[in-house]
Amino acid sequence: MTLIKSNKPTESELEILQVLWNEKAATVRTVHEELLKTKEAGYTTTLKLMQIMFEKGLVTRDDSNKTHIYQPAVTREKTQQQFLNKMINTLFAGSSSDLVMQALGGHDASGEELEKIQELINQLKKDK
Amino acid sequence: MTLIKSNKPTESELEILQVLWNEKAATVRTVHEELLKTKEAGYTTTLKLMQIMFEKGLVTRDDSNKTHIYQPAVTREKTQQQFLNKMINTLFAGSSSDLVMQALGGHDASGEELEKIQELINQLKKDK
DNA sequence: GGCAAAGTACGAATTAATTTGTAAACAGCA
DNA sequence: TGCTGTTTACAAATTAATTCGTACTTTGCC
Repeated sequence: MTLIKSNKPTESELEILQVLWNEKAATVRTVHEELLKTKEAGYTTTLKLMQIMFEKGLVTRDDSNKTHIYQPAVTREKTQQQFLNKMINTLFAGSSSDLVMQALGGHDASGEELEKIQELINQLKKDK
Repeated sequence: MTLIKSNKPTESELEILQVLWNEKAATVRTVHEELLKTKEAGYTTTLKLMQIMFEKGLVTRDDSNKTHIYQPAVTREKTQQQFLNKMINTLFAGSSSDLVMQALGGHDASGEELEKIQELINQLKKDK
């Protein structure tokens, strides 16, 4: 059995992954432009971050051309799950349904979305 | 309008808050013993952390006796909401129901809990 | 009073994350 | 060719979080 270093992305790395997940693949320039919409940042800062992410194995890159093309190496779902679990443990005393209740109670979620969640729950109940 | 510094607790501060929320009030010693069950840490480390949290306003303390008694100054619910929102934004592209789906799909949650969630959804739908 | 045990205060070392400056490589083009 | 972007690489500064050593204080007890 191989032990895989989980390599949890940091806050800023998450922002970058977010962009990569949306674009599927992108250059540093593209990612950087995207980040600028939300926050201040120097170009080399973004570059450096993406280089570190490459070393950590969070992204892959095609460097056959001068301008490297980056792609996410971890899925959105796996990452979401990873953070959710962490959060459930450190903030919801291990109860995932407490988290769900709090998230639902918090606000928004359209009727349509509620419908979808309800379906999912029915599904889950069937499986018991 | 007053601008309130949100003072997001750090990872280790969350661990301490967790203990304080459970105990309502506790000494550094108590918190520390509790933390030891999960992780390595020196006593003065815990002390220092709690002092910092006091400065940040995350906890209050009664120092009328030699041994100070600490209490949480932020509620569990507010803090949960704060982190949930953050997470929804940085990891679920703003969709709280995506988070809920992912959390429910992830695993556990007893039939009873699902029942409770379902009730909450019905409630929410009524309010629309 | 004097000692031991348990606390707090505080400075500082360490480690992790983020940011930035600068140099070198390269492509396009006048 | 030689100039100008644009890009990568890399070292280093900065900032934030965590950890720890040590000194001082207080209380209880002999």
